[in-house]
This record gives sequence, C-alpha cells and structure tokens, in this order.
Amino acid sequence: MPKRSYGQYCGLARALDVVGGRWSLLIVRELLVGPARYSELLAGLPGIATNLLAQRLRELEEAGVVQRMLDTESNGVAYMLTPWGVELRGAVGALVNWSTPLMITGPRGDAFRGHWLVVAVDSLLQHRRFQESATVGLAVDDTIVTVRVDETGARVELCGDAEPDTVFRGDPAVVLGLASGMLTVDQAMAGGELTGRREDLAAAFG
Amino acid sequence: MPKRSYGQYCGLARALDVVGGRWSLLIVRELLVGPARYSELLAGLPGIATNLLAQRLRELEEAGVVQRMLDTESNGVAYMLTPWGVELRGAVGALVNWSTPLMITGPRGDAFRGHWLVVAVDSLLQHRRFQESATVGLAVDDTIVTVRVDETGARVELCGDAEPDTVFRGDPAVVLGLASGMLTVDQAMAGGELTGRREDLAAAFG
DNA sequence: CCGCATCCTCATGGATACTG
DNA sequence: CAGTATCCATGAGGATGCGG
Repeated sequence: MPKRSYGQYCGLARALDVVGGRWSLLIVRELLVGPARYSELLAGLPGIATNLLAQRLRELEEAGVVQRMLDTESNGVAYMLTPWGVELRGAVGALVNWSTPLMITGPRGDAFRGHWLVVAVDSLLQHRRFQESATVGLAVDDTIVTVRVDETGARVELCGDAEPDTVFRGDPAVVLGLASGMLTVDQAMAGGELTGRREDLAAAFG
Repeated sequence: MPKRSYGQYCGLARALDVVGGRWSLLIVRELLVGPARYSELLAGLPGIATNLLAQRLRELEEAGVVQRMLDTESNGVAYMLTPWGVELRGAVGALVNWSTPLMITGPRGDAFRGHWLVVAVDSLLQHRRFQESATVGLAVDDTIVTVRVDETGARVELCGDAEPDTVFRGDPAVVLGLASGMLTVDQAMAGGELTGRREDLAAAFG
C-alpha cells in the first residue's frame, strides 16, 4: 500500500523515488534506444522477473516517464519514453561514463546485448571532439550499431536497413575501450579483433 | 553469499551494482558537501536505519567510492569520498536537474535539511551563464549557503565563518525555483519571502 | 555520547507456473 | 504474447543493546 518514498524534499531523493527502484533505470536504458515491446524488454533485461517488469512499467507510466503506444506492425502495445523520460539520458550517460573503471576490471561472463552499446558509446563519445567526420559500423554478436561523428559531435544508433560501408567486428570491451579513450585505435586493431580501414576508425574514435 | 549484481556487461548496470542500492546515492550526496561523521550522516539521512548506514558505508568503502579518514577534532573516524566518488557529482547533478518537475508539484511535509541546497543549487546553476559576478547568502532554517557566480560559472558551498554581506532568508522551494529558472527574481521577492538587495539576487540567479 | 551489531517484522524482489 | 498469481528468499525499517 504505502509506496516507499524517501520522504525528503531533495531533488535527488525525489528522482530516486521515481527511478531509483531496482531495474527502473535499466528499463529506461532499453527505451532510450527506441520503443520496445514487452518481450523485447524481457530479452534486453536478462535476469528480470516478468512480474517485476510489469510492475515497474506500471510505476514508470504512472510517474510520467514511460507511455504506452500502439505498435502499428502487430497491433499490440509497445512502450516508449515520454519527453521527460528521454531527459534521463543525461543521468544515464553520466553513470555510464562514471562506470568506466568497472568495465575494464570487472568480472567476465556477464550477459551482453549488442544494443546496449548504443547508449554507452554515445555517452562516452559525448564529451570528445572530432576534427574529421566519419561513419563506421560496429558489429558485436548479431547487432550492428552505427557511429557517426563530425565537428558538431557524435551520434550513435542501431543500424537499420542501410548498413554503413565500413563495418568492424569486435569485442564489446574493445569497443568500449575505444569509445572511452582508454584504448587507442592501434591497440584495438593490433589483436586483429577489428577489421576494416584504420583511418575510418581513427576518425570515429579520434 | 553472492552480492546481488545485475550480471550485465553494461556500464549503467555496473554503476548501479555499486551505487544503485537503496540510500547509496543519498550517502554520496551527503559526502559531496564534505566529510562527515557517522552521526552527521544519520542526521542528514532522515529515515535510514542505523545498520543500513553502516552496511552501505562498508559496501561503498569496499567499492572504492568512500574512504575513512581521521577526524582531527574528535580523534574519531569520518567518512569522505574518494576521487572516483567525487566524480559522481555529474550523475547526481543530472538526476537533481531532471527532478525539477517533482520539486514543484510534489507532496508537502517532506523532511528537509539546509545543506541539501549545496548540491542542488550547484547543479541547477551549472548550465546557466552569468554576465555579472555576485555573492549572496541563502538562509534556510539554520543553514546558510553561499552562492558565488561570475563569468566562469557558479560555485555553491556551506557558509563557514565568513558570512556573505547579503543574506536572503527564504523557503527551500523558492530557492530551488530561482536556481532552476522556474521562478524569476521578481516572483521570488514578491511574496516578501526573500529580503535583501534585489540586484544582488538578480545577478546570482540571472 | 558515538558507532555500530542484533533481533524482529514486514515490504520488496526473484523464480516459476499459469492464464486470457 | 503479455502479462498474473503464487510462493519463497532477501532486504529494509525500527527498536534496542552494548562496547569503547
């Protein structure tokens, strides 16, 4: 009955009242990539229980972070972020950037989904500047993400129909190392993990 | 046995593995103002259970976010953020900014501590620009915070011995409204809640 | 006092089965 | 497919105790 709140007149506390629950921000992460069906959310959130996903979606919808929409393809429901929900990108990105040390040294064998790179690489490239413009594809497992940089900044998205002309295949850690600047292009390509034109990669992660 | 982890190779998930637990980020908020004793943390975190505070401090220390130090005054222990912990300021600030709508419309009667304004006002002023420089004091309850702005940005801190020459006394909501830009100086002073030289206030929250 | 540890109770989270 | 229902494990909140 009484939904648990911190009961503090403090911005951080009130924010956590809404998105501080377990799995809540991870659901937001999924929806930052784009609208998704319930089953897609389940697939993108390995480990979540079905009842929890349903409950969290209800809470986030009630709070005004998430809204339901009609999936025109299947005539079913899909979930998407409200404009206010999209504004969580900054907070999510800050946490992603902060966690870089944890991504380098942490445990192996964790679950991974290629589309997580969309939010992560975007955040990591956000505070970097680029002289040249470049568009490269990054293939991890069966997902291809497009990284497009120019003088105005970086944009990362899931690859749709139009594949970029240069696609690199590699390990998630290598991709994140490049994006965070912990790994140089030379180091990343040395292991032969990444294939393609070196100068394209250097421009995208310069 | 196994500390609860999301088990995802994702920056956000790994960050939440460390600071996603209940109360964790609020503890960080307290320490962003400065080092604090255990009892001070308890006072700044109304609602937390004593055992939880002890457990969270242990976890955060083990993760490298918090470190113990010697309190030279009392020869007791004090807690402070590590350099990596301080870097959470960006994420905390992003959540504070995001929560602005919740601070305007939310429930009344929540607990409040004056020093919470240090982190909040600092975050809210961070993305704003100022033509003139100004230093004003904001008094809420028995806490006075100093807001100092100039062309290079804003800095907010707890008022020590040297009180600023102009001190405004007001309601937390009015102060936050000013800092977020939701409230103009005229509106804030109209109710007579804030007293002092209007031009000083206008410069600090322009 | 201050800094916790213990104990107890109940709310929350997790796993799985089940249903419209 | 999109969730509920159920049941068990874990975690949080509150009071109290206790050593330094």
